[in-house]
Amino acid sequence: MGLYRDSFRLAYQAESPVNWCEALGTVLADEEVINGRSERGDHPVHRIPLRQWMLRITAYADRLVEDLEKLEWPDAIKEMQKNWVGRSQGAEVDFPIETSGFEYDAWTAGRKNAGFPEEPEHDVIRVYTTRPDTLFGATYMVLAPEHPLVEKLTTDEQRSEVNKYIEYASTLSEEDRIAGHSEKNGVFTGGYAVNPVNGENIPVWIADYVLISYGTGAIMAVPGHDQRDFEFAKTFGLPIRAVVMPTEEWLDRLRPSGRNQAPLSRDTYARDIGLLSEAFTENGEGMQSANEGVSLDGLPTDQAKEKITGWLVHSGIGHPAVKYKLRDWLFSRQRYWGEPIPILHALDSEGKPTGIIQAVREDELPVLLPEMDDFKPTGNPAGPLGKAAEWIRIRRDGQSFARETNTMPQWAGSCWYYLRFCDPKNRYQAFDPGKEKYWMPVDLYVGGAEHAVLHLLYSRFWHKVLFDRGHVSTIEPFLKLVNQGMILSTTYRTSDSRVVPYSLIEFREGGAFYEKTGEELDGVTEKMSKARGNVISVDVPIQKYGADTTRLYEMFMGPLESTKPWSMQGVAGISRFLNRAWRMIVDESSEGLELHSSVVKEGAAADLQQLRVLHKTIDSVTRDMESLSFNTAISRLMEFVNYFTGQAVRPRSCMESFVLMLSPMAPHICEELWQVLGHSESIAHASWPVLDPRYILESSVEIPVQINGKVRGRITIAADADQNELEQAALSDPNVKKHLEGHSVRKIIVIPKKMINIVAVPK
RNA sequence: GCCGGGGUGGCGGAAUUGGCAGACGCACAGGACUUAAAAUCCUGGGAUCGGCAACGAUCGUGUGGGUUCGAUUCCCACCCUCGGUACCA
Repeated sequence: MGLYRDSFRLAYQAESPVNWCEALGTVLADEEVINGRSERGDHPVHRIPLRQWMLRITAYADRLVEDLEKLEWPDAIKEMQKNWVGRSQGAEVDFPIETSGFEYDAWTAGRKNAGFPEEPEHDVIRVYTTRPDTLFGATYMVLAPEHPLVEKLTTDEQRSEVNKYIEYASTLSEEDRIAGHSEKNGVFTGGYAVNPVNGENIPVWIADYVLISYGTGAIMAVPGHDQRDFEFAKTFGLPIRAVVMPTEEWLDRLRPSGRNQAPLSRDTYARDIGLLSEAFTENGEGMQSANEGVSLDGLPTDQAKEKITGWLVHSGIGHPAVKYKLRDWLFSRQRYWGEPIPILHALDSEGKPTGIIQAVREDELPVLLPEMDDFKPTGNPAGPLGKAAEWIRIRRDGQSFARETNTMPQWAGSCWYYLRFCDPKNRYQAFDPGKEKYWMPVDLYVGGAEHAVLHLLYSRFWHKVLFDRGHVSTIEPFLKLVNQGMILSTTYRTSDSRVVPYSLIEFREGGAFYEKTGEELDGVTEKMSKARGNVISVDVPIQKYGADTTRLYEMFMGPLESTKPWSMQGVAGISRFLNRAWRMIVDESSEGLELHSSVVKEGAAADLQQLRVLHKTIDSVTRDMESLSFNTAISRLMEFVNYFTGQAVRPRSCMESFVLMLSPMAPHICEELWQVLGHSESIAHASWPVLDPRYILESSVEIPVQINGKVRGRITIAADADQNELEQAALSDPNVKKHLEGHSVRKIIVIPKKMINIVAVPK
């Protein structure tokens, strides 16, 4: 059986941007789930053929990787997406099955004439390899247990064992397979194939370490240069042949197993390769790899790959190929909730499907779910909608149709919601093209790293399809991505390891206690999770301190991107800060809301030092906000308050600028302060304070003076002092002089406005 | 195993990317106000050593090397930790 017995691109075109399935180049696939598990993974799926809708995301694999370069995303996420797509470059090679009448020379001659066929003949095993340069080291082959040729290769003698193994492999769960990593298992089919580069007969095995879903579902095993094949060969006593000479360092590092063994030399490597504990899988130099037409001996791995691939093409035995880990996307769900897939199946006069399908017309969209009393899963491929008899039937142009009853997965909505957000109330279109053009792309997407591959890859895929069809104006949806860190909470446990819900914990001096029993609790830091009951409701700090304080505190705890432990310690400091800011501006003793007597109304009253503090604050806060460094922005605002609280005269213009800078982070209190400062319009519409660079230029600067890298003094000097002046000032500093006694100055390094370093040696 | 983050005072974290390590805040200590407490305000603080003191010296950003006049920052090796991924041929 093949995973795709029949897949095709829908032949018709439709221009509706809402007709997602069609627009995405949907393919229909016959998937016979033989080895599958249910989504929950707790019971095997029934062996029934399902016709399910797939989205051909693999067609976009390369673009999904290449276009990452254009994005301002965290490297970690880009890397994850690259790995997920998992592009690899190699070659497909055909190994004929050894049958009684098989003749190697005749086969190679035939291939040389005909060339490499698109589909392998029925008696040929096609493999994919990233190391075609190791073909001469292929001493056996392994097929996935589900591979269609297993049946043909299995000899009568081996049949019962092979069947047993297939049965065993099909019951293995994902976890079992991972758990069994190191212990290789498998069965010999009894059949042989022919290594096409040297005509050798090699045994064909089946093993669960070869996956039906990747590559061709079959491999050539090169135990000398692949770790898995090496382990397998050792387990089952299969021959190991050296065809790549390792580097000296590798040979030296990797001693043969057993005590007191000397390292293998280049001379003994080929003979004793089986004594090693690891295969050499890096790049080396070809060896023992030659036939009448081609030799790889002495060639570095890169060149050897190229040369053998050329020869394979020339001989009609193989061709270059690219494979991806990324699979096409199974888009059908057999459940009620979800967008109905807008496809119609044409019916014949007796009400049977003709096999012809059509997209729902644009004016018939959207297709809404029918009202149903019973929408529970049915275990039937049609899903719950299969029971909505009236909804299913539709007549159009004198022809009967049945609606598709599978629905889309949750992903469908999250793949394009940002586009709908551009025009959320449009009743006639998914979105207006003009509005899309105005808003897109999304400038900044703040989201959790848990969406690194699925959501963020799927929506990029949809967006590219929509771009190709002219529905969106950009090739990527999200320009900049920031992953906010999770806030971790401490999970508290009783002495017998029961988890105590956060709400039942009492914090007293010296630790946490179980509210009911007074028992002292042990803490382990974990992420917050509903299941563990250690989710901290944001209502608690909001009730105690208010929304502004809570919000500001979360921003102050640390950088946006990093994970942070939740702690109420420190929230009091933020509360104090907001109170101080309030008292800096508002006269508390008055009945109403009146300006503090120190706040003067004329802007001109600010002195130079105050203006300097103000504009330094504007400078750093502006930059911090732009780089999302909220924690340091808040620090700067605290410094501002610390300074101005000590000022007997607080110019109103300075106070206004401060409130403006604080307002995005503490909107409620700032709105009130803005009113107290005499404004009737909302602060939300006031503009950000403007930096006047004149005030942040210092006329004189204090510069540390180092001797041999250690600070020995500091000088205050005009900011525009030249090299010579700086040197003289440094050398005349008393402490510097003291330390230079008995030394001679060899060199003076001057970094203007930053640092002077005197290199001195003892006389 | 592989890929990607991170490791700085008692704690959360700063450091304009090679130029004064520890901004800001918490907790702590001392003081002021108060009958008292809360609130508020002021002062202190990386460690060690010397000094009544201001101050001075030495050490100090996970560990060990290296580059440099100068390293939290760059390079090499290692340890720990968090996230992702897992037989992908």
